[in-house]
Amino acid sequence: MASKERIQRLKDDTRANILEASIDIVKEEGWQALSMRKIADKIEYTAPIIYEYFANKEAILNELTRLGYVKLGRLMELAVSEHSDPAEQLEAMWLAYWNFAFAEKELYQVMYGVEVNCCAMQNMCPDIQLPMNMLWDKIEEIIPPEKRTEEYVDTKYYTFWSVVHGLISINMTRKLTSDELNKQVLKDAISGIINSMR
Amino acid sequence: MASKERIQRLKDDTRANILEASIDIVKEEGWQALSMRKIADKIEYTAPIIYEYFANKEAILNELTRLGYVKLGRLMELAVSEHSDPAEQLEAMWLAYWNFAFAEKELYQVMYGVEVNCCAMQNMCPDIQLPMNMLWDKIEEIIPPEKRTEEYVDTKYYTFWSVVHGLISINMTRKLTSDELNKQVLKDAISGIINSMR
DNA sequence: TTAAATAATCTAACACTGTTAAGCAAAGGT
DNA sequence: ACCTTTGCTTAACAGTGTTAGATTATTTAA
Repeated sequence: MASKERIQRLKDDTRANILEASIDIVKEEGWQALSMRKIADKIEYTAPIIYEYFANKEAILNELTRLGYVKLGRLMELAVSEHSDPAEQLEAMWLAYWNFAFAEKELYQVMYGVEVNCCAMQNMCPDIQLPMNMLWDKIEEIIPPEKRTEEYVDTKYYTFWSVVHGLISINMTRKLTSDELNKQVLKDAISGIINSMR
Repeated sequence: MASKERIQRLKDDTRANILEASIDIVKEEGWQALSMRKIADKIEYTAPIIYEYFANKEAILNELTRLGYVKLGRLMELAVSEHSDPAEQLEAMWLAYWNFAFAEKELYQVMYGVEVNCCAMQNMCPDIQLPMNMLWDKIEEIIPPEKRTEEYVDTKYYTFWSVVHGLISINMTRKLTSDELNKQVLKDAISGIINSMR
């Protein structure tokens, strides 16, 4: 009767193997290369048995995001435990978040819907650079001459862009907050950075 | 001989129709529903003729992002023209950026690789909420009691999250800046927000 | 030990996807 | 009238997620 448990253990193994094979494929070839048949190949089965463990492909992605959050949670708990001052703890938590994003790049991508393939033209097209240059130039203009180094302008430019784009993409992937709160965060951040510049 | 021009005009029309049909489909059914055959249906042709106008599907997306940047650039120029003070101009530009992102949601998504379908489970799973709650609670702890309203904590929480996530996703989609600059922006922003809290 | 029942796995197929090659039919030029 | 070019379609290939049916293996019962 203990064979029941052994079989269950084997099933758990296969389930874990499916998830492991998935991130392996993604790490090797990217998210758009992840297919059920490729997963099946890697775990030495055929595609349909995956459906005995996951309802569909999306369920695999959902489980991977869940595991990502578990991992992130552990890292943040670790970060907290290494400090005693709350402000230092908070900073350590955000640094842990940052480090997690790049250490587990693929997990972060599926957790927050960050596409990588997008916009491969990058720098060749001037149309793309124009709006960003406009912002950069205006920031440079505002910064008083004595502080106006390229690095300083860069820092402010990326801070601006990050907070605005971050707020936008958080709102697009999961809308959990109110419009008023959004506008307030936005305006606060913008005027805060502008004030910090001069 | 003027028929050459008429034919060219028709071709330009079809090219524009392909792009228009594409965003129409995306607006109706989302990015993952956009297929060559659906575009062809909408412009009342069959799929292969699309390849007479665009090398492949990605080329369509690239052209749409280019058009997005053109539109964004125009809106930002308009925003600038409505103010004279540089700081007000900059704020208006970011607000234009913000408004563009939601007015042309689909364009913004393809421009910056923001997936929407991601992580549909949202709030049901506690594993997902844990790390975010940890951050929220720690922020609440740092804020002095007299300021500690839920709305205030929310604002600070979203500001933090936005700048960190924004910086991360900008780095993932296009890595154009140095690691040192990133770390500096990150640390500056974190300590800046922490200082602003108390 | 053999027979029946159940579980595990695969093959085949469907309806899609992006993309290409071949063919047809109409228009243009000579 | 013929030939060439253009516009467009049909058919196909290789791939995708997913499901149903058949097949094999394993466990259970007699």
